[in-house]
Amino acid sequence: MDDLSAQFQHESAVIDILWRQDVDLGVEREIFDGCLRQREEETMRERTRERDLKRERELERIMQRLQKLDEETGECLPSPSSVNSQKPQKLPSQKQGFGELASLPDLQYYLDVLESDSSSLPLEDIAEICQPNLPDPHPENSTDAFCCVSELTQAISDSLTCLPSDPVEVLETCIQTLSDSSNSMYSPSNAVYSPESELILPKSQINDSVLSEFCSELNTYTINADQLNMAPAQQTLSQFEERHVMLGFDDSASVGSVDLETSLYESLSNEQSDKDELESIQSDYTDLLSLSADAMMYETVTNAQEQTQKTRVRRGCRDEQRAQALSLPLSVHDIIHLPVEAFNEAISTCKLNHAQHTLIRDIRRRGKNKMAAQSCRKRKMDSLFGLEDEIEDLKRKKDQCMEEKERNARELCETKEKVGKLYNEVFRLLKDEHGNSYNPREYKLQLSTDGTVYLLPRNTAHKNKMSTGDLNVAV
DNA sequence: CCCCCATGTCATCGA
DNA sequence: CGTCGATGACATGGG
Repeated sequence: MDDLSAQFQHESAVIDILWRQDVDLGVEREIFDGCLRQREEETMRERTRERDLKRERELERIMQRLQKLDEETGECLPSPSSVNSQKPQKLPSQKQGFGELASLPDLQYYLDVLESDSSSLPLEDIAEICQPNLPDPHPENSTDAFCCVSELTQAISDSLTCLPSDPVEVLETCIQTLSDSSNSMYSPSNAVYSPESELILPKSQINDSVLSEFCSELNTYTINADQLNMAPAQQTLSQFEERHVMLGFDDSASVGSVDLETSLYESLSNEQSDKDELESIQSDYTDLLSLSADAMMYETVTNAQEQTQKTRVRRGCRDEQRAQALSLPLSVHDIIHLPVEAFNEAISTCKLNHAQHTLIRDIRRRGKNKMAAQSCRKRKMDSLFGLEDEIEDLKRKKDQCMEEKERNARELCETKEKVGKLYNEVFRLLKDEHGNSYNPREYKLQLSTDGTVYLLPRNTAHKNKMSTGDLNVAV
């Protein structure tokens, strides 16, 4: 039995080697190996398992690194998962991992929460979200923080007393107030990021009740906005984002994960002392982004295709995210592909604010231009291929011409040779009146246009042709 | 680290 | 004069 098994394995290995070397076995390989499919499936399952395990390990490693980062900076990162830290530890799913990373800049979490429920999230809910999810990572600073919050709140309230008509302005005012106050009150060393980065608020203050206070103020304002029949929180925050208000990240950070990546890089780039760590985290983060983009795709396409697809998805989803952030009434596909009339009608019927209008126009322009660029490049490539084909055709024609030229030259030589022989033959047959042959150095034969052949003396060939009339031979 | 390639984006031009 | 498509130039990201 063992012998049979060993023999079977040996034969399978041989067939496998032949098959890999593309040796024609005459029939399909499955004939030889009935277990092939099963083995492939097992291999695939094994790979999938390994990949999943690897991803889980990576996620875990990233979490550890992030935690380590915290310890190094002496900061604790609030994140959705940190709230649930009491729960039994389990491996983070892809979305969880991404969510944790997205929470790196603190406010991103709240913006994400806002974005995740883009239908209509009143500011009361924002305040609710902010407050219970804000553990105090620095209890020892709580007193100071509280004092500062009071001052900030007072400043915001002062700002709000002269209520601007534009809700976005209110938010900008709030943020400006916060940032001004924080800049003056705290040393840069307390800030989450260095002064080169754009985060203005000290991290601890953002983490703590400042946001709650801030949200309360926003809540107050929302009531005013509602009274004014203006768009409530969700639209307001969208405008707020669109107006590039400095919440400590650039606008892109608040819009999408891709740009958040940039924000993360920028914010971490000051950690020159741990460059390798940073690069590692960057790559981990990139992996996470791609994982969250489309996990199914990962399983089905080849590595090369996968990479191309990942790049495409990451690039292509920017406008999707922007559109989502501003709650555009049309899908990006519709924005790009609707006919002009339908598009114009759509954007006129849907009452869009300035930011939405600008974005929807930009998305359409970019989308159209993207397609135009693609077709332009395709035309260029087609033209290039056409020119290459033309070059090949011309080369072939040139070769044909060269061959013809050589053939003609050969034929010319042969013809000349024949003519020479014939000439000599004719010349040899010619005799004078005494029966002597003509000296070829003194005479020559010349063919006239009418086919008559003349025997002419060489020195006075043309001049004496007719006058001498020595001979007139018809050949 | 540099180069190459594919793709997206912007600026500009002409229809 | 505004819009749109074409295209060159540049940026970005991955191999």
